[in-house]
Amino acid sequence: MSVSPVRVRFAPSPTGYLHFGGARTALFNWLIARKTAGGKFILRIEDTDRSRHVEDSLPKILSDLRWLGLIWDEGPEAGEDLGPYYQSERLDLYKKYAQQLLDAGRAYYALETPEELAAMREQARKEKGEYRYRRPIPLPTAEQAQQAREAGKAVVVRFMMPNEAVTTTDDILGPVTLAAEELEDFIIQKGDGWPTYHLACVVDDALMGITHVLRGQEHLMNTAKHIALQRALGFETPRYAHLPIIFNMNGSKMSKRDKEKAIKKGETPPEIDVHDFRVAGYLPEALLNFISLLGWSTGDDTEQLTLEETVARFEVGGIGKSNAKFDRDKLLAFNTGWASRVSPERLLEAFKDFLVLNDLPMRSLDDATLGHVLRLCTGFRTFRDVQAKAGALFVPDDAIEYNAKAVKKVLRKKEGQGFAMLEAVLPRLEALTDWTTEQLERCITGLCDEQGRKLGDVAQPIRVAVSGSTVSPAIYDTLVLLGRAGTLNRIRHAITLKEQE
RNA sequence: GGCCCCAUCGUCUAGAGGCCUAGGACACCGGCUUUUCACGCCGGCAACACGGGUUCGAAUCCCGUUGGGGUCACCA
Repeated sequence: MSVSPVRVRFAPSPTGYLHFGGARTALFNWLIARKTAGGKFILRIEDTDRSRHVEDSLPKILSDLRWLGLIWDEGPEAGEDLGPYYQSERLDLYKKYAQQLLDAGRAYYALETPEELAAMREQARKEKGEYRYRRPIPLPTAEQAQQAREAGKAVVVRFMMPNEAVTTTDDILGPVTLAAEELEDFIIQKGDGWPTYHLACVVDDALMGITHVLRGQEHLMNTAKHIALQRALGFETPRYAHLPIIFNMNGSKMSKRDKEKAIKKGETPPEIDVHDFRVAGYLPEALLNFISLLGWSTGDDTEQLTLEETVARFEVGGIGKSNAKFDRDKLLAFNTGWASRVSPERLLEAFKDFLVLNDLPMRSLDDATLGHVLRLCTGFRTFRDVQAKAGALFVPDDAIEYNAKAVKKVLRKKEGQGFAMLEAVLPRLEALTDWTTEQLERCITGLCDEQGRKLGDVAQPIRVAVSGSTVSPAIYDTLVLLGRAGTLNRIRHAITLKEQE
């Protein structure tokens, strides 16, 4: 039995935020590390593309990873045994290995410009032929490369892809044979001297002692390149496992584009990045639980799992091979369940994160009130529902917005029956000595009895009057939460709406 | 198009030759509960892509077809 400790990594690129699919990759890697004694989860930042760098990307990725609870053992702001963990700080390493390949005749300088390459591809496409970079004969010499550089031309380094098939046993897919002869001599060092993903990834995986690479299936073809590179460099090949891909319900890829499209159409943008779910009021517990079940299952019917339980039951062998579609309704159901299961303290903590992130008025409430609000909203699906249900109670009285449809339907309809109810109930509320749910209930049900009305006939107009909408916590709780002054204020104001059209 | 991967209810999946009359969850439909919105409870609908083998026996193994997906960048 090998005793070498498991070392896995999650390697995001700061060109965007933590994607839903990326979160699953991070989670599964984290799980592998947590499952084994001494296992290490490493966070490596693949910032080798300077042109696509996004400024706030990295802090957000770190923050969201932490929000999920996927804490890394090595990486930025953590232990740095085999760092640095930013590829931009490891440039000399990549240069050294590129040179090693050059010296060994396993790589060569290539002089074509991106424009020339693009033209060749275009040409091939026109002639409906397939394009593949063809190794120049003879190969450009180091002198020629030097001359080109002096002439201001960028020179790249290409790896000589061996003409043999690469076979590997994927921990998820099983034996896979990749025809390397299909692959061209790919670039390992760009014109600006920076490494491409392939070189940087292979070098770092080796130097950082990565034992297992768990990544999306879109990387499957890259594995042939990486194994070839490892062999040429004399590195050991880690174990590979390729995760099925996650799609939208309509089969399209989940991308930030979906958000832009929705915004353009005036719709609510779908959550794509972890941050979106966080802002939308989801619990990390629910997101993690749901995400873990996309491609993996316990083998029995268990679906509700805490992170700890997932650690205990997770196995790479339990990961399926087929792609999955992301069912948002199911995530919502998971969140509803988790919201009613976690402890009040935990729920409060998560709720506050939501309020601060969204900069909502309720953020300035004290914990006791917030906890009370949460209890009154029991059954909510996301924190956004809590905001929709109780948010209006915590804005200034003159800041509530009356929903036109609600006013029309509940107050104005039936010859202003709703307004009449408000007028009838107002003096009774004004006369109340104690502002408690008991007193309020006695007061309002009393009015119902006298007028032969159903509770809803009185409660709904009051609800609309004080919240501006047809939705709020139970009516007596709502009024207590609002307080006597606020309630009376708002009802008086709502009555004035009668004269407006 | 070449290469590669995949294939059970609408969706996520259980199932590793007889335990399958194919199980669970979400969604959906119906009912109950109800002062709003939710929640909750009860019930129902719903799948082994197709065709060949192998076998006493196939959702499970093999081959083919079809379908879906990935990849073919000086992006990761």
